Amino acid sequence: MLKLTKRTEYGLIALVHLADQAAAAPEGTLAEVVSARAIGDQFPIPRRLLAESLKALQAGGLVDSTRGSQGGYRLARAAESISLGEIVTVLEGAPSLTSCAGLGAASAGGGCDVEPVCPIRSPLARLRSGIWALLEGVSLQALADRSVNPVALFSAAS
Amino acid sequence: MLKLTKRTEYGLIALVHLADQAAAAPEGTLAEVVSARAIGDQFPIPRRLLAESLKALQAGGLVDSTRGSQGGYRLARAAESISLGEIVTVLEGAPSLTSCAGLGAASAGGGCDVEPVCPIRSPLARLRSGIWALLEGVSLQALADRSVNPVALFSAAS
DNA sequence: TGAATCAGCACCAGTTTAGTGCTATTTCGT
DNA sequence: ACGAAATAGCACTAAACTGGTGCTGATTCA
Ligand code: SF4
Ligand code: SF4
Repeated sequence: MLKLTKRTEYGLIALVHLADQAAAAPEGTLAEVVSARAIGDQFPIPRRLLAESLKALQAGGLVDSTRGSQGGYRLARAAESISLGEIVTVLEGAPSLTSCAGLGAASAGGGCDVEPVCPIRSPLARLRSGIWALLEGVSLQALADRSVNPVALFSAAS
Repeated sequence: MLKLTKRTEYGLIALVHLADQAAAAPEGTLAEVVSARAIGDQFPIPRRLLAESLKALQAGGLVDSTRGSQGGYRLARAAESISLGEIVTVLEGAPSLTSCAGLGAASAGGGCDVEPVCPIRSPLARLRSGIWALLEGVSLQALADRSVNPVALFSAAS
């Protein structure tokens, strides 16, 4: 299934929101932290699950969290320096495309038995790196920037 | 989960094998049909499941099947004209990336409630079309061609 | 103190995946 | 005609994953 999980989508929504906040902050100052509740109020999504995404995001080091009353989340780094690839990796693991991790570490445990003779492994690895490049090429900044929303690429009119 | 299903992988393996057969056939002649059993004997995969993939492939019109003794499968079209995108679509449905189909048909049933206000829908649709372009750009021919296996792109030298 | 908020864990129901079973139908070879 | 080989079609199971929820702690501000 070439599909993102809801957890990832919710995480992305949250990150975009946080990026907005960061953009709104005066230059040189840190953005206000935003609580999971606050974000959840903006979108019709189960806020609890959104909170789970935020937790994962913080575990992955993409956002900083402040606990306690008036606490919340804030981007850990500049939106430009956070790639979609990194986000997806944190939220649902690196896109593997196949069961065989492929790179580096040789015959680890989890693989499939076809590996030694698999005719599609190598080409698929290449493809995966292509997808990976795509993901790496999109920054959170680009995601959040609403002015640049050129649906042009597939302009399915109407 | 950005991962292909086993069914798809098995189908790909089978297709590559069939493409090999087609390539081996004398110019202008049709390749011999290959039975699911024959393919399964070449790779350590559950042959039964492989057969399921083949069935799906035939249902999708990518391979022609001949029944009865000495029956088997054969590519329905030239390997160059079968794109990976088409294969994936047949084997596990078009890669949607998100739950919202996105293109064309407006508020259909299955979507999610965030759609009207979703900040990531549009950019993700763009991304998906990028991935789609990647898949469309790889032909079965390219998959099967073992001489062109430039792992160069990610050459993780080990 | 107490409310707000993040953190951690554990749980559940529904769907998907991987894989198998069985039967019918078609075709070839004898 | 017969039987073996092969695809077609359907139905089924067990495990994994997904979406979503509950609850209990820990932390911080008012
Ligand atoms: S070795 Fe081949 S079949 Fe096994 S996971 Fe990798 S690509 Fe798929
Ligand atoms: S509308 Fe937004 S949240 Fe809903 S499926 Fe599409 S991208 Fe995901």
